[in-house]
Amino acid sequence: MFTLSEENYLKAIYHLELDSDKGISTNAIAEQLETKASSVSDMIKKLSDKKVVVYKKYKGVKLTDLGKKTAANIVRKHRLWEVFLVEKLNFSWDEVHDVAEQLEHIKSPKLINQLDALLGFPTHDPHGDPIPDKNGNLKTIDKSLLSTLSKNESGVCIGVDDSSSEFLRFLDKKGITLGNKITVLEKEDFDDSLSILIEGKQLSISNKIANNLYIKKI
Amino acid sequence: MFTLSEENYLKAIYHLELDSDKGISTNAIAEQLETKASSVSDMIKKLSDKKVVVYKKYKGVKLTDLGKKTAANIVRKHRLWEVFLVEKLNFSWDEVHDVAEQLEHIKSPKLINQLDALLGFPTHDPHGDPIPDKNGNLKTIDKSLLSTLSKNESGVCIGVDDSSSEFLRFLDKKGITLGNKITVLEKEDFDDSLSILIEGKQLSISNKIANNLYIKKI
DNA sequence: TCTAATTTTTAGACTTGTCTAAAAATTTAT
DNA sequence: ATAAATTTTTAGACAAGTCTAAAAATTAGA
Ligand SMILES: [Mn+2]
Ligand SMILES: [Mn+2]
Ligand SMILES: [Mn+2]
Ligand SMILES: [Mn+2]
Repeated sequence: MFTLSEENYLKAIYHLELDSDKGISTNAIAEQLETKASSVSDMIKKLSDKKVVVYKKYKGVKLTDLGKKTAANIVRKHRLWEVFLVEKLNFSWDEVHDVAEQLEHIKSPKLINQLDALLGFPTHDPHGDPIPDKNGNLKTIDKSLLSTLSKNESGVCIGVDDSSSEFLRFLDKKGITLGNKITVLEKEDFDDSLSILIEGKQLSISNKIANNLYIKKI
Repeated sequence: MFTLSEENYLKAIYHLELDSDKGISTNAIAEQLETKASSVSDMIKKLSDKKVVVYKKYKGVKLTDLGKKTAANIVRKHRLWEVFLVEKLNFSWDEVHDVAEQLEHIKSPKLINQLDALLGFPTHDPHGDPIPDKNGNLKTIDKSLLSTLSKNESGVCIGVDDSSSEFLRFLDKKGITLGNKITVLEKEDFDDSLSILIEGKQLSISNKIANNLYIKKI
C-alpha cells in the first residue's frame, strides 16, 4: 500500500498537524524529516495522487481522513512496539525509539492486534504518549508542563515533551519516573528553577527540565 | 551495513549452499529469489565488493566466512521471530513465514538477544528447522523422510521439507503435529502410499506427503 | 505598491535495484 | 573439434527517492 518513505512522510505530517491547525508547510516537513524541501515537494505529489493529503498550493498540506487513519496506525504500531520492548524485552525507555522506528513499518494486522493483547491493551507508551486505537483515534489527555505549577501545587509525572535519550537518561539519573508525585516546594524568580519534593526526596530542577516534563495536576 | 535486498540475496545463497558444496550459479539464485539472472549478476558484484561472497567467473559464488555469518544471523532472526509469533502471539505455523520475512531485517542486536531469552533459547522454529546460534553455527540434526521408513518402523515427526501454508494446513487437517510418534503399519508397493499409526489413530498417507515429512527414527 | 526576503517548485543529476534484449562465454552433443 | 544449447554478462532503460542549483511564486517591508 504505502512505501516506507511514504509512511515516514505521513507520520511527520501527522505529528506536525497535532501542533497546528493550518496547512503543513513544505519546509516544516523537510525540517522534521531532516531532508530537503525539493524532496518534500516531490513526495507531496505522490501522497496527493494517493489521496492521503490535500494540497493547496503555497498553503501547505493537510491529511485526508484516509491519511490521518494511515498515519495514526503507524504511530499506534510505533508506540505498541515501544511498550513491548520495555515490558517484555527489558529495554529502558531511552533505548526503544530507534528500534520502534523500524518495527512500525512491519505490515501485519494480526501481528499488531495480538501484540496489543499480549501487552494488555496499553493506553500509553513508555514516554507517556497515548496509543491511538484501532480506528486511529487518539485520546488527548489533560497534561501541563511542570513549569506551570505554582509553589505548593502538586502533580503526577505523566510524560515527557523531549524524549531524547539524553533527557530520558538524565531523568533516570535524577530518579524521576512516570507515575511519581511531585510537589513544588519553591520557585526561584531569578532563573525559574524549582525545588521539588519527589518520592519523599527534595530535588533542584532547572527550568529547562521543568519545561520538558508533563504532569497531571492534583 | 547491508541493504534489505543484499540481505535477501545472502540468505538465498546461504540456503542454496546447504544443499550443494559447489559454487551457487547465477540462475539458481535467480530462481530462488524469483528474479532475473541479470539482476543477480549485478548484485553479485556488489556482494563481492563487500567481501561477503567470492566469485569465480562462470563457476558461481560462495559465501565467505563473513557472508556465512551474516546470512546465518538473518536466518536466526527469521526463525526466532517465527517462534515468537507462534508461542507468544497465537499465530499458527502456516501464518508466520511472511511476517518473519519482514521482521528478519530489523537491526538491533539487543532486540534479538532479548527475544531469544524471552522465548527460552529455542533450538528449533515451528517447522522443525534449527535456529543458528549467535555465532552463526547451525546444528544439523539427524532426520529422515517418512517415506524412507519400512513397514513396522517408527519415528517421531520432527519437521517438514515443504513448509508452504497449503502443506502445513493439510497436516493440521490430518492431525499431524511435530512431536507425534508415527509407526508404519503398511506400505503399498503400487503407489508407495503408507498406512501409519499416529497418536493412536490409523491414517492413510500418500507418497507425496511422506516425502515432505521429516522424522527421527526410533 | 514596489522591492526584498522567503518559500516553494522545477530541472537535471545521481544511486539502488530492477528489467528486457542482445552479446559473449561456457558447456554439451555430435 | 565444431556446432548447438545453455548460462552468464553487458548495455540500456526505467522507477523510486534523493540531492543541488536555479527559477518562480508568495509574502513581508518600506
Ligand atoms: Mn518513539
Ligand atoms: Mn519511521
Ligand atoms: Mn520461514
Ligand atoms: Mn527477507
